[in-house]
Amino acid sequence: MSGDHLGEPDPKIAPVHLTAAYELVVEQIRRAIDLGLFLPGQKLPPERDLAEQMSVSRSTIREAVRVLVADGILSVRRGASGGLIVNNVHTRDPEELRVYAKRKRVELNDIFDFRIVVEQATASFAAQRRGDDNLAVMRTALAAMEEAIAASSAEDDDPDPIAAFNAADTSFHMEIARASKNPHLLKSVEAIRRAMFLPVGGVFIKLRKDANAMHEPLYNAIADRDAARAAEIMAEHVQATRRAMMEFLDGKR
Amino acid sequence: MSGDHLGEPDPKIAPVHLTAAYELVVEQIRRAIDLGLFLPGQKLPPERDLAEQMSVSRSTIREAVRVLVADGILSVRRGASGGLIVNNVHTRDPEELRVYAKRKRVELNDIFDFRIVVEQATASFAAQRRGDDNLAVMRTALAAMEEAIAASSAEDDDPDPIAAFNAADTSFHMEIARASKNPHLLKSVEAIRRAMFLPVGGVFIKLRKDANAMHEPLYNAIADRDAARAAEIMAEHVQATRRAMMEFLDGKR
DNA sequence: TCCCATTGGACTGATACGTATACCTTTAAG
DNA sequence: CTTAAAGGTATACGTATCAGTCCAATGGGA
Repeated sequence: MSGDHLGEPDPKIAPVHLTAAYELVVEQIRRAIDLGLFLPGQKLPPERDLAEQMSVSRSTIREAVRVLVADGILSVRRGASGGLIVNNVHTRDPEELRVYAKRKRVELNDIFDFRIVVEQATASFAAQRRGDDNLAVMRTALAAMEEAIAASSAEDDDPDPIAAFNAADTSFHMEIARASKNPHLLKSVEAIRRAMFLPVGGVFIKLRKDANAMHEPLYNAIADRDAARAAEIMAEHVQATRRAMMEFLDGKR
Repeated sequence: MSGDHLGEPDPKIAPVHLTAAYELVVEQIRRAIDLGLFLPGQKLPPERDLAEQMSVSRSTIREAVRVLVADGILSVRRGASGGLIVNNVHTRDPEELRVYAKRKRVELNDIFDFRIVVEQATASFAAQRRGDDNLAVMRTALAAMEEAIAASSAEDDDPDPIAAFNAADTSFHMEIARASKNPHLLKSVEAIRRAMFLPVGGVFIKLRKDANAMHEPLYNAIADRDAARAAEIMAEHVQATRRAMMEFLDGKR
């Protein structure tokens, strides 16, 4: 029977994956670009600065740059006022992009299935438990979003309004989570924010203008301590965002 | 002004954290134990096997073992039929545990608030998406729970049936999460189990006998693909567990 | 009783990865 | 045409991890 040591019942323990430093750097840079912190045509900080900011050696940064260049995400120009330049998205193979988008679609659906559940509950708890300090932060975030939208309505092509909007939006939702006084909900919302921007990027501020329309009523419901209404509005809000994102992925941009 | 090179506008890019291999190993093993994949008193596979299973060298495993021993999670015995032994967490007397758990009352409430939300949704999705393989695992877990209850009904005072019940219970709920086909829900359920394992321990298997009564109907609802019923039963089940736990904390036992 | 298989403990040399540092090359701006 | 600001290249060093070998304890079976 050749009976070696068969019999291992089940693999309760899986292989560990050791992530290389340069991979972490690749992820970080890719994420920053996806978030709209660096727009096409713009330059990243010089390699030496990146190295310092990321607490990593320049060699490691350069390995990461190689990967990003190979992926068509960056271009490199040498010489004075050269640097690491963020590529235009169109430079990339359309077919590859479609496949990419489709994969992201699945990820996004998972995220939104999760998000509805979590944020609805979060809104409900927040309405019951919020303090005035929470309201204050939320109001600040609302104002910041308005401002960002106003700034972006100009022909201005700065990255700042986009990043600013995303930051404020995140701050708004996170404050609701904080108001829920539940650390697990807070952690989940945080995870959602992180996961969401990876597949999508901060490209579509315009789509979110209407989504933003629901922020104010949501604020009011929470201020009024109306848990049911808050939950309802939040559910709608998340659904609206989901629709907008899916349309975006379907190429209607 | 002293104007050095101030002006770095914002740190769009954060330091990366390089995780050592042995840390990953520690995390894996700790997780497996938290989830009841290895019960107190049981042995982990020999270092050499662990190394192979985790695609890592034995030296790395040993570094991780040092950490786990220092944390009091493992004991090491040398020689033939020695090995890495999972320590018993709840060797303490019930009263002491109750005091400990009382301190954890707030934390437990947070966990259950979160748990209702998450596991209800999980059950609903599971009913819609489960495969036959999921049912098989769930059935195995059900049987294991019955067996554990039977074993504990004896005058037996071993920790084993208790831990075994918890492990099977965890396996049951985790499999539902797996059937939901949503990685975020799965991660959350796992986090819940890990958070509950410590404060709850195996103190009160008797209380859970009735809770266990709901496992079978829950299984049926999921097998029937009845999402609404599954969600409802799950909500009740979690509530029942919560009540039982709170009563225990209030000393009714 | 005694041998021996099993399992943790300890050591060594090889290698890959990341760091630190210095220096070269390209290029735009003054 | 000099200079400063990038990226490009090269070298040496430290260390984490690996692969392999041998030692030490220990319990069970011949």
